[in-house]
Amino acid sequence: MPRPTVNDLAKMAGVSLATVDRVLNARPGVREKTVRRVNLAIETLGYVRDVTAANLARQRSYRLVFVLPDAPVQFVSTLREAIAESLKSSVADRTEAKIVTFSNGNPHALVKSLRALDASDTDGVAIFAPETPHVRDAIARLKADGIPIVALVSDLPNTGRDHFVGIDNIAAGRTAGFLMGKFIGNTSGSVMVLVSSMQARDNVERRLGFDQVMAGSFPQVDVLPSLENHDDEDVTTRLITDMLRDRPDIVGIYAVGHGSRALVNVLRDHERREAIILIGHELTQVTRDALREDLMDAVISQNVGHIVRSAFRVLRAKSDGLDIFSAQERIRIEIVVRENLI
Amino acid sequence: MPRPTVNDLAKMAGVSLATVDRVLNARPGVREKTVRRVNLAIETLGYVRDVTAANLARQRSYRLVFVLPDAPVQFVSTLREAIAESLKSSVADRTEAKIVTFSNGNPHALVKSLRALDASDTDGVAIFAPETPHVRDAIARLKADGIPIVALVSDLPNTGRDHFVGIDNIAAGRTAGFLMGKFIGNTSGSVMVLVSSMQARDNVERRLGFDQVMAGSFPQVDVLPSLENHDDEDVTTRLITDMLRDRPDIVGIYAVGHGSRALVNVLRDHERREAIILIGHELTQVTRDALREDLMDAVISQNVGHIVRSAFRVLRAKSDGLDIFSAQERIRIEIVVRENLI
DNA sequence: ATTGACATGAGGTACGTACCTCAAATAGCG
DNA sequence: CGCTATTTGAGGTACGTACCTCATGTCAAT
Repeated sequence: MPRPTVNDLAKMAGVSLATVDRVLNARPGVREKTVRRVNLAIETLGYVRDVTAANLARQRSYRLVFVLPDAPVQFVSTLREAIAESLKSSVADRTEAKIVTFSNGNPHALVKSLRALDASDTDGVAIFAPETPHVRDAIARLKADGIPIVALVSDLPNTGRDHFVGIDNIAAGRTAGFLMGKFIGNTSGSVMVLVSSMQARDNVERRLGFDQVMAGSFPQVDVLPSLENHDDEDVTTRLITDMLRDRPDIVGIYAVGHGSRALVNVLRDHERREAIILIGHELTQVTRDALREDLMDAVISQNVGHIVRSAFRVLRAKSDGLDIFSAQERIRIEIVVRENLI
Repeated sequence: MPRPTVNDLAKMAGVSLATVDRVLNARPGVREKTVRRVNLAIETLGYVRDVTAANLARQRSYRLVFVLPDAPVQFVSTLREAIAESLKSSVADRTEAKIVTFSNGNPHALVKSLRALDASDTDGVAIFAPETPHVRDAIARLKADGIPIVALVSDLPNTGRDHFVGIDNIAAGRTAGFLMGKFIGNTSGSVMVLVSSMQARDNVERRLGFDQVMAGSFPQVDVLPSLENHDDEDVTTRLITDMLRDRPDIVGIYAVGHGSRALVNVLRDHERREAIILIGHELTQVTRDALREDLMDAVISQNVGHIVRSAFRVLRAKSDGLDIFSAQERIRIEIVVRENLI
């Protein structure tokens, strides 16, 4: 019992192949009654369109665009590599993608990049950007053009984006809080929180989740106000150095942003390194090394490979007007410690 | 510049389509010199075979078999569901799979099931079974028949299996040990270890990893000898109840096996539940609930969806005589706590 | 009953590859 | 040189679907 084909449908519904084709591809010119007959045949035979044959016939290809910041943190380059990697194995999927980079500090550059995109040569856009009014407008224009959009890593909920690919950042912050509390144990003291920017929605959400858990489950620990570093290593170095000097009661540091290099470097040479629990985000060479050295205690991470593959699947589906299996597209919050480092 | 096709190759190499086809499919009757010409064209044009078109033409389908125990633990049924789920979305991949179940206690049943498989109607086999001499022989016969084999979840290293799909269980045990030590903190006491069977290689490896880390990094904690429960809930209940009664110094329990139901049930009603760190394996309804109730502190898990999809990919590749990207097939050791429960 | 709008059928070509047959060209051999 | 064995070319069909054209069928309003 091989898979039923369009010919089986035609036979069963008592119509011609052309009519089946019209129904399957929602082309006009078929009576409602006939449509029902064909749909009945589809259901009873359990017909599923052979997507590969369909794409072959249709000469369909998906032209996707990834819009990424040029932030000097390893996470972004890891994301770039994952896109390149995914692209390699996706020649078979008739998918091509290009990466557009925008300068992190310059919102106009981003908007200009987005304006350059056109429905005639792009089938979908994935964006990793902060949620500013400029971005909102540019995305609204793309949507008006009928281009599917997914937000990547950091959500853009008020822009009309079709989907968000990334972790639940509140839960990620809660997870960081849970581990921080458990690792600190019944010692009391203060925890420092370092964010990259209060503009970045993912950072804000993580901080929120972190505070929820710390206040709820570990009240003996005092969580200090956020220090903003704008992904600048010099700023980070100064902030951390000052804080560690002035506050001997620090027992933990939570690095909310995507970069941890400067932080790790300062801590490596600090006398109290053993006594301070360090938890950060994103698995990169920096955090990997820090875990191995026992300098970091845990890293909360999102698998960039999964993110990129999910973005591809979602954009292809949206571009075909298909639904997605949301359950399958959920990105897990990964906890990485010294021992489960791959 | 669309993808080059076989016709472009023929044109470039100055040969006919038939010759290109002979070279691509390694058919005989082509001079060495001509083969080189075609291969040169392949490289310079960057030709990649359109696998979907090829499969369409070839009418290729993959008939896979999953061999699973009937152990009464939720993990196995989760695995079953994941296979069914994967199968749904894999109609497009021309892949069909059936599940063969063998009775856990009866090695002959397993061997009989394996004997029934034949190269004429199966293109690959995935096996989740303990490593016994019977199993070894049966697998050797399948291999001799030319059927690709992957071991699932628990490795079968001395059977000639083509690949192992699952986590590094030593690292998984080490991860459990790391968390156990960190969560216990500087309290001293004893940790109970519950395994399902010393025959199951994954259990043995996890125990090994656990001991490595406990001895190396947390020497103040005393790790007790393994208690075997053979996946029997009554046995588990008795073992735990007795141990908790006799040893008030227990500060942690590590459940090595795939099932945790009985253990969780005993602990739920125990007076010292707050004081005992409980770490187990595999995310199921039982362990999910236990995490939510703060009864379990962490679960080390392997994503069954990933495992099944990886098994599919590997078997398809092996069946086509292709290589696999081992890096892409690595299954991560997931740490799940209350807060990153999906 | 005629007209026109719409519904359907029949048949074709195409996508990129696999695989087949048969004839023709070429190479290697004595 | 001729002979045979091997290599190559030409052309076909097939896979399952998309999409096109043109002819014919049906139906309701006039």
